[in-house]
Amino acid sequence: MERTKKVTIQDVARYANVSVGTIDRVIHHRGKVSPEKRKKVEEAIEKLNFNPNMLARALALGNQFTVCALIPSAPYPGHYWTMPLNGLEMATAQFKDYGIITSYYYYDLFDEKSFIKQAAKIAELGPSGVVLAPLFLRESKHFTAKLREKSIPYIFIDADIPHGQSLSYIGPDVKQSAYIAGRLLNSMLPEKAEILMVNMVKGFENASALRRMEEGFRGYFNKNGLEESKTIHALTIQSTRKEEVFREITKYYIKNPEIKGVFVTNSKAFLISEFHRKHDLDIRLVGYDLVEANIAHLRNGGIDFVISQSPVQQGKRAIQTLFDFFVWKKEPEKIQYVPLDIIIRENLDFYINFNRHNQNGIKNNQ
Amino acid sequence: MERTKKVTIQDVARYANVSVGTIDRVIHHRGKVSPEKRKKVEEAIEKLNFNPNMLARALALGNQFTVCALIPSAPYPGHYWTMPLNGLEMATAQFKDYGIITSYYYYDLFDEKSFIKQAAKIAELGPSGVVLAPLFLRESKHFTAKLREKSIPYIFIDADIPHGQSLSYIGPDVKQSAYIAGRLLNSMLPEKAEILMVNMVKGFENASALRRMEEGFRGYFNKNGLEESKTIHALTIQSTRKEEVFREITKYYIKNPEIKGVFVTNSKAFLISEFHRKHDLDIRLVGYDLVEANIAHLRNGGIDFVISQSPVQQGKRAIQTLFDFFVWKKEPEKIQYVPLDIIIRENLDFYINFNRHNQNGIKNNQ
DNA sequence: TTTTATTGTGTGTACGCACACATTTTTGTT
DNA sequence: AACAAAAATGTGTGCGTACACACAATAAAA
Repeated sequence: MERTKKVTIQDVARYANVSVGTIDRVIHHRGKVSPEKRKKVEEAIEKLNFNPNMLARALALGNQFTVCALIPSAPYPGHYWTMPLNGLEMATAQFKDYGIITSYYYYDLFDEKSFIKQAAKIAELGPSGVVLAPLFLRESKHFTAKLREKSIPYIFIDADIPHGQSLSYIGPDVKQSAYIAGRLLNSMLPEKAEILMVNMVKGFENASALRRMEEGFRGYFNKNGLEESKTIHALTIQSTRKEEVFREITKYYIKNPEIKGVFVTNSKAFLISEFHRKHDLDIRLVGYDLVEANIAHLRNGGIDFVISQSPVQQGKRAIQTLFDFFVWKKEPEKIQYVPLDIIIRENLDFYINFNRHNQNGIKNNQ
Repeated sequence: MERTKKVTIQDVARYANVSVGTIDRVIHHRGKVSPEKRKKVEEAIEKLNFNPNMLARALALGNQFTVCALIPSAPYPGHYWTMPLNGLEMATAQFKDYGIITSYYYYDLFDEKSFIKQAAKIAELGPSGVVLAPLFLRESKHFTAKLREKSIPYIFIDADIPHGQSLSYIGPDVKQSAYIAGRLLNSMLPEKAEILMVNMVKGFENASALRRMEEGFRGYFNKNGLEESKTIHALTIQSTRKEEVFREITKYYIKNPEIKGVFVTNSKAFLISEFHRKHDLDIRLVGYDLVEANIAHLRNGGIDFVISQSPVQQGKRAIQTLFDFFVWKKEPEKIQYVPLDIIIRENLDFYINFNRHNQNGIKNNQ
């Protein structure tokens, strides 16, 4: 096939009757160029349809961008946070040759101290950019203030801090996701039913996110005139440990035996599913996140729907966004909502496989 | 931040006390290298954790890969085939600097001749690789035979030809997608109901895909013991023109007034939805593909579920696969099923936005 | 008029790698 | 021992761009 020869700076220079230096000056708006020559160069660029070769540019520049990712550690293999991490790794591998290097700093989901400690490390290091899951509100605000001081751009993933002055937020629209949960749960219930929204927390302050979730969830029933037929309960359990959850949920079910559908606001729906199985309860269940435990319960029918917030994409997109910002100086969208995938037993495998496959790329890079 | 200095071939050479030429020979298994030196070099590579810089490699090699995409033309802006095209363009932009160039050849969805004509052009050109939507079975087989003759690798997207000897198939698992359609439709219907599967064709031979679809769709009801309560009808309409579809569907509904749910096997569910609206029929509807017309009917509630087969991803992945194959000589998976996204009114926007956003990258490249 | 800024333009080197070619070392033959 | 052939290793150039530097032409100041 006849190869469309690449148009280089040289070609443009020849065509415009100037040196490559002048081309360079025009492209980068640096130095002084006489109006006539500038005009000629611009015309030549247009005419020859010149596109700078990004490879050569990156090679010549040779600059390195260090990004630090501050995310929760994944205590076990199938854990939720393995997925954003995976996305971060994939994208880093992809851009490695452009000089992107990512270092990972993990904090304990239930220990603010660990967050503070790791954040301090990052602040001291002074990377080019930061990817941050701001699950501790106060500590995150403190950290980002320091980053702003040092003019280090940062991106939020998974959770947002409104007016957090981040370069971008990449994550779910939590309110809408709960709205969807409402719709999915409702679609499986009879005309009249009681519904429970279960919230398991263990210290950390996701209060605002939780509020928006409840808003979204109830919103569905309100907007669709279901306030009368469906009663929405809400239960907060101050733990994610199985025993305690079981104890609390038992208590609640005994008091409210008419519950026919449950919405779990985090990735621990499998716990509730286990409980239902154990006690042979026929209760519809909707939860979040395609973690291993949930996958199992989707398979066995204990969980009906899982809403997945594209965790891998979140990681990928975060690095991509920083890359575009650093290398191409592209100002990103302030809010980048990710797709809210609706997962059922039947389409489960495609989501699992498609992401797994992607990982191959990483091998090339270590 | 202390920058982890890049390890180059030079570093390795110095460390191993040989010249860069020898390093090169070891890496590429070319030329003669004495066993001792090879050993030393390998150790040095290991020790220093050397990774060749792909940018520099691509720059030095300077080779071009031309890929031809043979896909249906999109007759209007919101048409299905704008989306795979979009994915192809995005990925091509991404890899442009590595020497990937894609040319597009469009054929008329309802005109085998146009396919043959375009295929001939491609065959004559002799590109490095081909991305192909093999919607005409016979013609595609003929075309791929010619490609094999010329040792040109090709990838199927959107539709597969079993034993088609393609480098890879990237697209939906159609049987499973219909199974999912069954589940979704059933979830909205009362205990007893009649269901219609509508197939609109206009000449081209997707017979095998259609068979697998019906298998999958009926499969859901069989596997879940619903053969008794749900009656599955099937209707084939030899057109996608509104008037004819309306005429046929009217006829069918009059004969079968108990239909409560419809599954449309292509992206034309909006036609049926229009019909339902027009005649004020309360019939649940499930279809394929997030095309503009379907989006509108999802919004107004005429369509309940749309199953989307990640059309943009398909295009992206096709180029990515060829890229990996050409540049990194990575043998791809023979079958790459894409996620089957379940779209409802409530999560619609996230899918639309997320893809739209991606397009920014392209601007950089033309 | 000469000197000194100022502005405009061209040249050369580096980036990390691949590859052709030059050079050295080893082996085999008589 | 001499020499050719073969094997092993080293050197140099180019890929397309960025950028520091050198230099020329003009304008301003002495």
